[in-house]
Amino acid sequence: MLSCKKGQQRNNSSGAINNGHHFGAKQIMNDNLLDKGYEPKTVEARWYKYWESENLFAADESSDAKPYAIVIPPPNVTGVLHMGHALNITLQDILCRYQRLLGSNVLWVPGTDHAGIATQNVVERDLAAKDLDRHQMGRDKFIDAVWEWREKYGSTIINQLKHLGASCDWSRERFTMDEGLSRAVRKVFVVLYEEGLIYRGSYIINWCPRCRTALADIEVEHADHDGRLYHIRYPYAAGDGGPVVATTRPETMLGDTALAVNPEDDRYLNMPADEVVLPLTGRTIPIIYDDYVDMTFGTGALKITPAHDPNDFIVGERHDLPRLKVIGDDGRMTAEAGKFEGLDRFECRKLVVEELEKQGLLIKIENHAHSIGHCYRCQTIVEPNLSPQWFVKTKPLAQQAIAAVTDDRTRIIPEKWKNDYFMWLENVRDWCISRQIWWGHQVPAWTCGDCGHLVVSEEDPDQCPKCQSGNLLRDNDVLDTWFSSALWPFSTLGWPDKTALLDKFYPTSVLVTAFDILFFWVARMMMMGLHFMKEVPFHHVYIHALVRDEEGKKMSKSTGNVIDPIDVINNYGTDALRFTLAAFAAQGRDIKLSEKRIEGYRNFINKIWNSARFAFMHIEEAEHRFPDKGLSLPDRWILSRLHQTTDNVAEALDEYRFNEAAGTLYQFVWHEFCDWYLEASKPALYGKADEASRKAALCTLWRVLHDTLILLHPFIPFVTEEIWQKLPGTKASIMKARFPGTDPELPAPDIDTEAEADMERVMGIITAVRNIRGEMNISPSVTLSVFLLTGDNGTLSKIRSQGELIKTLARLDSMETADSGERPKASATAIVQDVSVSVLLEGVIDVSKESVRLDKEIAKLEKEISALAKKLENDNFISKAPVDVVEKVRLQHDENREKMIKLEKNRQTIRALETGQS
RNA sequence: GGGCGGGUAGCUCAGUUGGGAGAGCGGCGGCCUUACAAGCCGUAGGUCACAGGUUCGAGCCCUGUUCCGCCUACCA
Repeated sequence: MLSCKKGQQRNNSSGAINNGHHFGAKQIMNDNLLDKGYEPKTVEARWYKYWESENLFAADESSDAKPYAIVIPPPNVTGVLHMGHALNITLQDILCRYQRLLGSNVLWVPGTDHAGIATQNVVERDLAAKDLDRHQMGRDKFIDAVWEWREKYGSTIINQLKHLGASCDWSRERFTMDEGLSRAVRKVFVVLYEEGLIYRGSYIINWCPRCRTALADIEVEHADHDGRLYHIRYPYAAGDGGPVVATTRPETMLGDTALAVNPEDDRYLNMPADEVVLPLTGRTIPIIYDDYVDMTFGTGALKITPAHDPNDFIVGERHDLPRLKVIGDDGRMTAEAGKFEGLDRFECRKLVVEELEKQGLLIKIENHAHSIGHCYRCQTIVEPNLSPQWFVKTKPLAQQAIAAVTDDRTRIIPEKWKNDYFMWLENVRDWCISRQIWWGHQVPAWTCGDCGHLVVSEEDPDQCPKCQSGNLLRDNDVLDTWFSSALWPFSTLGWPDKTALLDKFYPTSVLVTAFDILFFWVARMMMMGLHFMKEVPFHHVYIHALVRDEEGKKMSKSTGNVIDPIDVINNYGTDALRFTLAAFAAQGRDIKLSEKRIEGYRNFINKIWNSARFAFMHIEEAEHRFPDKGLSLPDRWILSRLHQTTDNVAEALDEYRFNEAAGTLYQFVWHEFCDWYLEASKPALYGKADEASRKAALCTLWRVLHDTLILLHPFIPFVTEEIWQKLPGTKASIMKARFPGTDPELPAPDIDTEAEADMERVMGIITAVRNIRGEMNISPSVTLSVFLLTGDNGTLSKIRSQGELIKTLARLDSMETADSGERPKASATAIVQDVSVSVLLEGVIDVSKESVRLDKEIAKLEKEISALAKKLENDNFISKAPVDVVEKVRLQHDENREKMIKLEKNRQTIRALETGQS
């Protein structure tokens, strides 16, 4: 029968599983043998479709089950899946699938954000290829074009999430430009405006001359730069000389409206004038005194450009200085720059420097390393610029957000991120939310063309409430994309309407994201959630790692070091990728991904596959659900280990220790279940013992495989579903299974410490024999004879009862046991706990080799004993250490001593043989 | 400038209240042993960056040094 199955299997190895498989349909085992190697491709697409068609991802608004909700960090609609997404999605999917197994009513809301600047850039590039330009088209036509683009390409990343196996409730997919979400944005804007938390004003903001829009402070990326420090003399209006200022941006001097020194600075106490002539312009500007000026930097004299430097702006306000804008929104010099008008700002810098040099006003140029801000979207150097913009007054909102984390209404995991969160919110400045682009939520503000009145309204107004004029002009700006993202946890659930969804699932359970958007997004969701819902948006925030390349660099297209998750999926399968990411997701550390590791976990998936293949050769029906009668030692052992593993996995997942959960499963499946249990159960399964033993082994095998598949499912959904569907006695999808221990029909197996200890001894004996075999270079094909000696009668009967098992796994032809007497002289011996294991050497063992082996062993043991003895001789240790620790050390010491006595006796015997031989 | 994280086997990394240093990969030796060569069996390899301190006991706690990485900041 066995050989027949085997043969059939070999013949079928080209795709039996791919043929004639019907969704959800159980198949007779004999025509349902698995391929020898796991082929992820065909399996994955099939099961994802099945889950969707069975509606298994959908949350139930009317269910009484414990709600569990996650909102996805919405990827950019222009986005393409990268490893960061893959990790983020995998972790969320693990949590969601785990919660479903626990019986929770899971809602995982997917969606994308409209990514204002990025999307506009992409579409403009597209149009440029067709010789089109948004300014020619006009705003409405352009917006239509963006929507068209979105229809066509916007689902790319969503489809990629599906490849990852993401079990999102797709029926609730949202987009930040949806009608509903747009309504939420508008309401929030209006309410905040009415509360005085949104205002409009002309301030220095970060301006990207390429995107031609304002950027928020955190949208500016700073990078170190080897710059120059130019020392320029500003001559007195009358007479010779004049103070020298130092600047890194000489072109801005054209917009200077003062020269400042510190009032305490002796060097500038008695200046002959209170004005200087601004070079190249001929304008006269005042000398002002302000203690903002750092006397120790440069020359102690500072040029003041209120329109192009945030600090100068403040100084200018204090001294009531004019603001002269010399650099325009396009990055070119304005008419205020006189003859430099129209020049690019960097071109202008060169000419300014040349000119100053000609006039002898350039005193010196120093090298000066400083950092420069770049646009986070296009890397263009940001220009601080004076500009009318909309701002959110952040401080009052931030206070609530701080309080919620301080008193643990929201828990941030790992805790270390709390500091960053607090520090940012405590020092937060007002948030510039207007953007000078077209794609996004247009600011709901109108100015009356007749009376100048500003109208901010949820509904489009048709006349000015003040003067009843119909001549209303809408603000052209749109809002920062993050403004709408900040509402995501409640806007996606239906707010501002009162929906059942909102009622049931807000606050959400956990937010899973990377630290790089802690400020952009998490902090802002906290602020908005608390302000508008009066409750935190999520109970937990789990911050995961950033994925880097093997050298620890951030993966980026420009560095060319990206590992594309889609490539990985194609080469190794989704499950392998997911398990790798989970195994790497240790808290508080970045992930350095290497292909080697992925390969290793691909092998793990294959291992699981093959263990199932083995199981299916034996399991024929599903009658073996209650393994409680006639269990062998390995049966009891593996069931006990299964229980422990289940507990460990659940504990780890409850605390977001994904790598620990994954590691526990890897260890259990491969090194306990496959390496030991499957091998140990073979004699019984192949009918070498009685029928009762075979049944018990089948029960156990079924149960362990069944539970293990469920435990693994959140990590590797595809292969587990594939095997599950073929496992007799299972119903429907594995997604509907119950987490081990929570099914009243399948109570958790006992934790059996006795079985674990006994099995450990047996495994130790087997390993000892294998070790001797290896060290002596005895071929595995040679069967051996072993003599086991123990003074303990309990132990003796236990190892006797496991005789067949030991003989099989250690490849013995005979095993003798005794409770007293001498071991055979010509043998190699190892000590395992209280058992002396002697491998008879007649004809197979090299005596001198055994002598060397024993020497090594004894030396090792001696070290251990002396370390332990040292502790025990220390009175302080005995008196101060806890009793259980002292007891443990004493026990260990005694055990090692006994082992040592035995080993030394063995050495004597071998030495005698050695000399006898020679 | 400030803050944070890290330095553990050849490589990549675990190590949860302080109590006998671990895994994967790679290396070495041996195996096609009736699920799996994407496999099986065995095995070598570490002054836990350095120097002090606390403690009966430190990879873990404290101080200092050093190297690397990240975040943050208005020193022109």
